[in-house]
Amino acid sequence: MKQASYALDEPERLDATFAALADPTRRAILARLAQGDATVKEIAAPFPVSQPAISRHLKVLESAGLISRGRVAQRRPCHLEGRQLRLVVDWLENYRGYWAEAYGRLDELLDELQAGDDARQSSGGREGQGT
Amino acid sequence: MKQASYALDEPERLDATFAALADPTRRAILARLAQGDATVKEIAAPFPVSQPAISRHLKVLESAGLISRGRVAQRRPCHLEGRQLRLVVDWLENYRGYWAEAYGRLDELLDELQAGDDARQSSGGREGQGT
DNA sequence: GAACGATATAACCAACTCGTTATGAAACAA
DNA sequence: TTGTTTCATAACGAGTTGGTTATATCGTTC
Repeated sequence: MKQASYALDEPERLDATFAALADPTRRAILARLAQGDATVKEIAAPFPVSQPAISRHLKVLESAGLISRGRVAQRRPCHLEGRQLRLVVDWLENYRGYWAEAYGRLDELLDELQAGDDARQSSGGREGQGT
Repeated sequence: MKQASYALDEPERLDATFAALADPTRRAILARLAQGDATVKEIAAPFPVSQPAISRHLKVLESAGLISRGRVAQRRPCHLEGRQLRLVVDWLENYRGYWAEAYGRLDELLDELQAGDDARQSSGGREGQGT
């Protein structure tokens, strides 16, 4: 029995999470919720789409574990679930060497690359292909 | 003259990036490329899908800026573009307070579990409604 | 109970995604 | 030239997504 109340690294979860984050409306909803819980109506207000559309976006976010919902009278306040984002952070950790390198010294790096570009190419070696 | 051939922070880019990452095959391709450049054929080998399917995955990844492609004879070696992942990292930074908190808690929890393994302290088990 | 306010669901449509097979194009090799 | 290898593209179908409008459900209030 796999007691998974916490999201683990199952690819499915990651699929759903990335897919949920791929929509700008949904990311905007998360941004809104980062400032505090909000009801569906409050969330829907700034968007140019219908309320049912927002309801479905919320459902997608909830299915991905990115938000949770309470129940206060007829309202269903939404709450950002930061835990789920950790999934993404963890996944990115695997590639830290790749994106971190480009972090602070992007310009410097680009200069270097541009300077040594042809040298790199003519050196034949390149980086091989690992394995 | 900083020819911006690399990705900016336009939401569109983020859409494409998250969408590209939402597919497990594509993430696996990135994992493969993290170990070194590879040709399309090499990339396709371990997957149970057709070569055209891989070609399209690569196209999606390239459109998102996650990979780039060279040209060596008839081969088109693919290269992981870590820079693009920085987009995601930057986006996640906005929510650091949310996932980082969960991070520490998880560490703490793991420590407890490891320390007392079977001695299950009534840690309060705050997991909301989970799934 | 009747009406209202907040949210979810149903039914539908257009567009996109991911897979397939078949075929085309480019670079090499004989 | 002819053939082979590597990769891309075309054409198609099934399933998913994101939007709509109309309606149902639930809780409050009169």
